[in-house]
Amino acid sequence: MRKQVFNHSSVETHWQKIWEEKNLYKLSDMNKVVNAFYNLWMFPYPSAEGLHAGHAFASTGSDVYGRFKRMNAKIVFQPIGYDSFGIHSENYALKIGKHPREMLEKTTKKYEQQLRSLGHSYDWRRTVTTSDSDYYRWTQWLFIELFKAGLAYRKKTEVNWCPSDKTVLADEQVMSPAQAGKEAKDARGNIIKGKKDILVCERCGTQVEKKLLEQWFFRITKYADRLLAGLKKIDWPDKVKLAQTNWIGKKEGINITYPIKDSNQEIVVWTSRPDTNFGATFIVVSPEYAKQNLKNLLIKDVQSKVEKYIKLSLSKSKEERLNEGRKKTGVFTGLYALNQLNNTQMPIWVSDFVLSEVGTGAVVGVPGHDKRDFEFAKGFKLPIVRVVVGQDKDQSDITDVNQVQEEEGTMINSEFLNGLDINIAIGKMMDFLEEKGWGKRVINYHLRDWLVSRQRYWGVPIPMVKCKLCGWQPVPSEELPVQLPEISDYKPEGKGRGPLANHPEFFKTTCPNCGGSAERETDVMDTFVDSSWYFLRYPSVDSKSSTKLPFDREITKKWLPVSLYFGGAEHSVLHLMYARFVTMVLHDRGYLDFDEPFPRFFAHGLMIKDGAKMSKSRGNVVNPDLYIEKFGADTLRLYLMFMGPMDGFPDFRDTGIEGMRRFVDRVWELFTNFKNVVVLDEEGARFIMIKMHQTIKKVTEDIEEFRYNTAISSIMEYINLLRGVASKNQKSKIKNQKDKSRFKNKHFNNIRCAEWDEALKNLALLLAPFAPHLAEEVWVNILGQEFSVHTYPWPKYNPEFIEEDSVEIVIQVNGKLRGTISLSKSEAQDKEKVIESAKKVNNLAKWLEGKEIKKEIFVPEKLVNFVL
RNA sequence: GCCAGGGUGGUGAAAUUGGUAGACACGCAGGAUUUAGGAUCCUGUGGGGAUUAAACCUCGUGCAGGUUCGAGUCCUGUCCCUGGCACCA
Repeated sequence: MRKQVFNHSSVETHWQKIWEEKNLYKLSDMNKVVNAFYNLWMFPYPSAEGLHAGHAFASTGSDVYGRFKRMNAKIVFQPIGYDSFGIHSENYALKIGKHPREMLEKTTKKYEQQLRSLGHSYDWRRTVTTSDSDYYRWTQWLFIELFKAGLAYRKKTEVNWCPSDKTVLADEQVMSPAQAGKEAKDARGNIIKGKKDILVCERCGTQVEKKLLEQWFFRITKYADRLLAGLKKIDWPDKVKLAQTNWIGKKEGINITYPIKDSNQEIVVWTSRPDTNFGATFIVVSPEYAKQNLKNLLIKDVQSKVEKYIKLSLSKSKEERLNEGRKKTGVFTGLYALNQLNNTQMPIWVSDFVLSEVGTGAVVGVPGHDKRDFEFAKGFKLPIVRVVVGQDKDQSDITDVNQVQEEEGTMINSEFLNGLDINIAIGKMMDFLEEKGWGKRVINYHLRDWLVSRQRYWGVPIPMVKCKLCGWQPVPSEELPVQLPEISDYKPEGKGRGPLANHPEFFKTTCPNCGGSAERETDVMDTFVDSSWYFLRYPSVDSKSSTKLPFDREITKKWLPVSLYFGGAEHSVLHLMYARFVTMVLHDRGYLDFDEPFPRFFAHGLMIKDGAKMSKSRGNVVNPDLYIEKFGADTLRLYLMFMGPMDGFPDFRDTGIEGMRRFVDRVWELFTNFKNVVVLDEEGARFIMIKMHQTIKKVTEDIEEFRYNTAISSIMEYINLLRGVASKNQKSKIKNQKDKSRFKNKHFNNIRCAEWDEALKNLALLLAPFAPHLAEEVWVNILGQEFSVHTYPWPKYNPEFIEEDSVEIVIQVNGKLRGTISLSKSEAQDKEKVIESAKKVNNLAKWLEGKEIKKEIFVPEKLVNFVL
């Protein structure tokens, strides 16, 4: 028979054109919908290099699911857009000396072409580009909504500053170099080596600095508890939920107040372990706390020493303090606090290891229970006391404390808390302290408010006006958008103000309140504000009624929240938390009926190449275009989905994709060469049907759980079987041992074609989500079915066929495999029968010989185990 | 340090409730075809042992124990890796 070659490029471009012409993936009316399914992939930012294979891996994962749902009677809305504002786009524009807007046209065009060539089923009619003014006017609207709700405010504080990007950053955008996937750089761009605990800019890997600036913040901390509680009701991967929980960092504790000896003042510390307070031997306050609260109490002898220490500490950034190693510095203030619990006087020290932003900025030193306090106590020869609280007795919090105990510490017993579980002890202690009026329960969070100002050009102008008389005023909604002007000097200068500050024609304006002269805010918004609400916009982009609001309320009711959100886990505490926050705010403002935007989120993994994350600097970026051209989009899609689990970290290899292309050719050959020639007898037909229904079941269940790799492998098994039947070369095509043994006794002689047709038809349907072009070509042009395979109902399996006629029983002796027998289903249920047959197996006699069978373990339809 | 998740062939990986470990592929080896190479097809492929051949035996899921008729799967300890948080009191 002649070898058939699948001409991928002509087949794929042909069907892409037809799909487009027939609007296969475009929804005509967003209002008339039943069974709506909003299938969303996190939109990319358009980079000049285009999509790499990692994008293709992720987006294909989403597309497969969308196609599967479409075939399962859902009206699928699958949009795509561009997160086009932001430092990432702007930095590249600066590098090549082109205006970001000019660059944007090229990059989005390239992205669209690439996504289309992958055969994705996007609704290209409804797209979103965050840098378009008809999108960002609504981002400005959102800002004003937050302002009106009291959730957008200005604050002067120490903020993260990236010296390379010349802007401030939110806490969430500052991370370890490993997290950013970059090598740490200093302000001049030189690689930093050998230093630990460096925090860098998420975008460029430059070590961040601290600056004291007044900036715009969103009050996300107000939603800390809501953000935590909401996690309980959404279907997300545990690791993502956990990352958010950790980031929010809710901790219950208590503020304990100690009187300061010989004064009428008090000192307040926050602790989560008041049960150890019997063992408190000193107090340490942060330099900031000391400066604010203790200065006036200092006696002359120590005053200059303490002030010198405070001054020195405050001149250092937080990072510098931390980087100086674990050796703790400090100074005694000469003051004492009274611990009313054990009537001791605790010396008050100042040390820079205490962070001013945590708790009250003052810590009670319990060196018997805390490693840092222990180090401090050892360093300055302060007493070490360990409290025995119930079950805490043996489990030391500090490894070397027990040893120290004998040498220099005292062990005391707290009768008050004796024998209690640690959590109960903590609760009891808090009750006690509150009753006495010595303390008050306070919950602390790690989460900080979201800093949204950016001193850059390429972003949404913050729609606020500052009037000397009226203060900050929002721009009236009818004046939105505040257009981002086209300027040529858009390079950031690093003076703490954005490039727009050099353009009086932009910022000079009048006050919306009093009409007097006023100035606009010249900073722009963090890109994460743009992406915090884009999913609300997609379904409504072409709605006429969305002129007063960014989204049509009726359409939103039908389509939101998002049915399945597909994206990377690297956004766990960035985009995913911001989007939840914004959705909650809009819900509370009465614009939305739901307060969780993504009830179901799947976190895909990250594709790597040669063991490392793909990046331009490493030079290991895989361009999907070359593979599409050489092997075809379907081959690439199948390969990407087959490489491993969707949430894994597959390593792209050329040889792997070649193997997948061979598979595609074999599929093509099966359809073209064996469409009509195969004939089956009744027994052979049933044999094929069993495998077919088993495959349908497996593929259906696997896709639903994103186990695409095993779905594809079961399709491969199915095809191997069909090819074996087709070529009558039984032994060679079927490698699966189970199929092989069953195959042996079957005959494929008499004419009987209906089942064969059904087998091929269902094969095309099962392939459709993974290889949409191949499936369509085969469906229409070979099997002669009606266009389109992608709107044809997904095959259902018949449970009658899933159960095989005969089953293989495993025979074990003392738990070890000694043989197998094949029995009919009914026989396999009967213990006596199975044991009888099992004993007849040749090999078994030598194992049972001369030994007494103590026990016979029988699992119906599975195994029999002889225990000797 | 704390909290998660994970260690299975040369490689990517499979393995409902404990019940034939390594499906499906890649790679590799041998063979067929070919002037040759490539492509294709066939055979083999966890380690070790044994046999003329087939059947066969034995070890094997990071390591050490345990529970069980039976453990990749459950329990205890331990080592390593990945991710999140981190002088957070």
